Amino acid sequence: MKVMSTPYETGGRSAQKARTRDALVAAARDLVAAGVTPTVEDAAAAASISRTTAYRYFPSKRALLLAAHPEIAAASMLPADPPHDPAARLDAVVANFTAMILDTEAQQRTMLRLSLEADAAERDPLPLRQGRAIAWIAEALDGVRGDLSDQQFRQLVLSIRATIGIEAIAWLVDVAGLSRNDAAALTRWSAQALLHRATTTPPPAPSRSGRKGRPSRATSDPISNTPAEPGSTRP
Amino acid sequence: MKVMSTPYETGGRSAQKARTRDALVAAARDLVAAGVTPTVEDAAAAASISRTTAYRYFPSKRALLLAAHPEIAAASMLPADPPHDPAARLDAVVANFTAMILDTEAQQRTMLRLSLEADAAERDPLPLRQGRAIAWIAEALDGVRGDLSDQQFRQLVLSIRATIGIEAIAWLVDVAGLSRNDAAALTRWSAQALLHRATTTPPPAPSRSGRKGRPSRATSDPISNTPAEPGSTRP
DNA sequence: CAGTTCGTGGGACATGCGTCCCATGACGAG
DNA sequence: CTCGTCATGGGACGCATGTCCCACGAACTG
Repeated sequence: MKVMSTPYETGGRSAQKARTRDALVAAARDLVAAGVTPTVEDAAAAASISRTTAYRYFPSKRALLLAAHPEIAAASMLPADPPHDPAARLDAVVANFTAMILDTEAQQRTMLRLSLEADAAERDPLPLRQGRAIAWIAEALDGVRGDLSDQQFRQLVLSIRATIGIEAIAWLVDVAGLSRNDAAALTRWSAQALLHRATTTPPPAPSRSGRKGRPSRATSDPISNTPAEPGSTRP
Repeated sequence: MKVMSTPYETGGRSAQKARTRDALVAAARDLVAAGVTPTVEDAAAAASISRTTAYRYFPSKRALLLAAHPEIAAASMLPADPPHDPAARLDAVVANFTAMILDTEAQQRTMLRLSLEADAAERDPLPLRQGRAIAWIAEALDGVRGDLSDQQFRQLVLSIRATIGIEAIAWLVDVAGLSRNDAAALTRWSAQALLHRATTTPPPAPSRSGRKGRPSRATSDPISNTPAEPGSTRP
């Protein structure tokens, strides 16, 4: 049977604990945003907290830094007067998204690395946070939503997201040796290719068995996963 | 000026050093292939070597494990009687490649993680090893090679590789929550989309400035990067 | 006000990484 | 054979992660 370990924060005196935790996360976020990957001791000291207490709130440095990931607040990536053509809309979103990724590349790479550090089946899968890219892409593709089934539409969005993410950029730069600009241009082209192909040959529908990976959070709507706000990092 | 630190293995008594190094790498490779991520001490002990000596050959655990990455030996991923249609050839290669990735998923994820661990500009960029996927894809697409410029062809190959790699699979599974089979099916579809788009709208040519990332190894031919054989891991 | 609860801090411990210094012992040159 | 070079081994150190135990002190309870 499963034990479902209750987090440390539940129970009496919760206000004090919430303050402590928020201070810790905020301090860690500041350090991460400053471009460094802080030690647990560093983050604790920055929050005027003891190292021991920090470990009472997060089981590992990885968990703390994941919770401290600065989230982009923008609700949309479309320009002020967005075009109607889905291809143009997608291209605008991809261009903005890629520019944002490259602007914060160090943080993006850190988070990517952290998300992979649960190499073997860890004790707790540590829910991975999903950014807003999926919502941004879906918004750009609103015009073709009716041409596909919900599941096909979601698959298309996912394939585009997988193509333009930091994982792809990092591979193109590190291994393939492209410049960052060339990598960005290539992912833009790839996104267009996926969209165009979807209008003639839709992506495969997912298997009936549903998701078998480690979903980042439960969701009923197949598209609009609403990630946490920058301030509220607690589940 | 750059110091170009000469590796420990150069100089007198090189045969002995080569034997020591090979034993260490072989021991590490066995452990990695067994699914674990050994400590430096483990790998050294498995090679009947002291920990100190191991550090004489590799500056970090990361460098040792990267050198120990088991390489797939297959020279081609096409079936025995390959079709002529480029789309069919590519699909066969992508299917085989993806199956291989999922078969060795733990190792692939470990290597991906290691390749990202040079987060900030490390002391030594530690040349990343490039698998044979690029050669396999290029072979599958031989039929369309004449329709594109060399550079466009390479961009197409790179975009396909970026789409079907472990990075994309890991994101689709971990974050998007797809099952491994669904993720594989989606990358197959994506690869087809990229190929089909390339025949009508070729990928963008890279900027004149050339590669600005950290190329894994010098190469004259833009396509056929020949990675190291499993046995010879020394540069 | 007295007693319990509970968040916190401090210190110790074990492990792993990476570095340094020094001893040992095998190899090769004279 | 002898001496010096050189690969190796052993042990120590500093640092970070993660765990554990115990004491302090503030807040809640009666």
